[in-house]
Amino acid sequence: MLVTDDDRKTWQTVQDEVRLRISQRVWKPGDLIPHEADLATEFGCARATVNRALRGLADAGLLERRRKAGTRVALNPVRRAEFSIPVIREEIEGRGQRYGYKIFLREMRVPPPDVQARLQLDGTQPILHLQTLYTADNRPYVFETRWINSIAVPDVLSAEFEKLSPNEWLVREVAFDGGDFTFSGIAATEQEAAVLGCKLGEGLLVLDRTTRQADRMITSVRLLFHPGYRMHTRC
Amino acid sequence: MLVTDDDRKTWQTVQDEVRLRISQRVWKPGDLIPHEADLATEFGCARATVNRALRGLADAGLLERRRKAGTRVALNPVRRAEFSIPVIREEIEGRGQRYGYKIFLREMRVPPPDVQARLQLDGTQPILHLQTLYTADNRPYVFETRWINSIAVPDVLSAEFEKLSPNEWLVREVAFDGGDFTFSGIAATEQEAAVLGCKLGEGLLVLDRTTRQADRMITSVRLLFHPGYRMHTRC
DNA sequence: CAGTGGTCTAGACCACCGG
DNA sequence: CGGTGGTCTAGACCACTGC
Repeated sequence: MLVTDDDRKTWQTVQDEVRLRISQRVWKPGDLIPHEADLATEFGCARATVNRALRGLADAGLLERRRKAGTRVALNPVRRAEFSIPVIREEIEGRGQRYGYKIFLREMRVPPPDVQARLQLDGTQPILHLQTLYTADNRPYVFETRWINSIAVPDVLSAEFEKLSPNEWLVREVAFDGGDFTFSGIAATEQEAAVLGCKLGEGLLVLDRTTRQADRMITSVRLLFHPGYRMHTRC
Repeated sequence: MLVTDDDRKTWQTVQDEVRLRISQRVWKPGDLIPHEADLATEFGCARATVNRALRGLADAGLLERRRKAGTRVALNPVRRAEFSIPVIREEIEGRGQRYGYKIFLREMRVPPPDVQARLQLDGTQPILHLQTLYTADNRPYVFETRWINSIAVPDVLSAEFEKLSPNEWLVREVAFDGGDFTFSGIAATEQEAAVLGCKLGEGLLVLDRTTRQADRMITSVRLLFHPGYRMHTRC
């Protein structure tokens, strides 16, 4: 027996063992593995326990399960990386740096076509437009260009954004339930370089984000990170 | 009653209802919500069903659960976005484009310090170094600079990479179980511009990835995407 | 210590879908 | 049709941890 002396039958134990068999290629990609009932017998636990273990692995993309067809080891283990999208203030303070921000622009304006499309607006309605620089230890951290659908969120028009950045105000006041994210890279224009305090043409990471709440498009924002910014994750 | 006429007690039903109450701020961020037992009574189902529903919401970051303390609506709903990391060939063919690749460089070399660190090598060992351009409809798609820990994966030295790109060879032959990802933005150097067929100084999205298998560092790769490439995800 | 979530069980029924 | 996973249940015990 390669099993440890701990014979308790927890779903974690089962999951670890199955994961091991996959990574050691005891069960190879594409292979059909035993039914839940068989595994339950083998591991000496209830089928529900096996189900819990296998469901987790299927969610993680390691297994593919279909009724009647059974459970197979995924051919292309879909590698997933998960980003957490923190509030900018927390991201900066979490690094032990001093957080600050400065609003450069606040106006009502009809947004450009791409933003209109993302916010599902019809092109004649002016909405709130903000440009904000967030700083870490007084150095430019990220430059935010934000459009807020002030038709869906009229309260935002009376927000001062003096103590609370637009970012935090929205997190606090509006319950998001979804969004789109797009990463890209650009070279800094003269204007962007000036704001971020970098050289013309430096490579910058860009994140475009649109958030919605129950089919109402709330805000569309472009974050321009300072040069050298690296967004990291693991899986 | 706002409840639909469908009174079946499935965990999905419960989860949807709870999600609704959160998004409608019936239960506000920071609020303590009823125990599982109470909710089970309210929804007319078993506690296990409620548990399944709430566990899902906790995993998603919407709830915070602690024994004895109970379940609270998360103050800062941690927004997560999930990336799937497809095989490049599948990503290209999935768009209906013709996939191709060309290996520019294949050599054994002692990697630079940053790669050594990521692969946990000691600085004297030459390993496999590859530079590959992947094309979509014959146009440059992504330029890959890859270091493979050929000490951990000696088989790679006999791989031809004629039919199978380094990317796919590794996916097929080595069982990954984790990795690090870092996104950044750079401006194309003259050399990079030449390979990717773009202008000097254009902004590019860069993905650095290091994958491991059970504490063995397998490969470290830098992907330089063509200008205009956008990596998209939603949550 | 006692309340709360975490988990296991044995059995049951059902939905889906491959052969 | 029948095998497989998906889910529910009622009850039980346990592990944490706030009070």
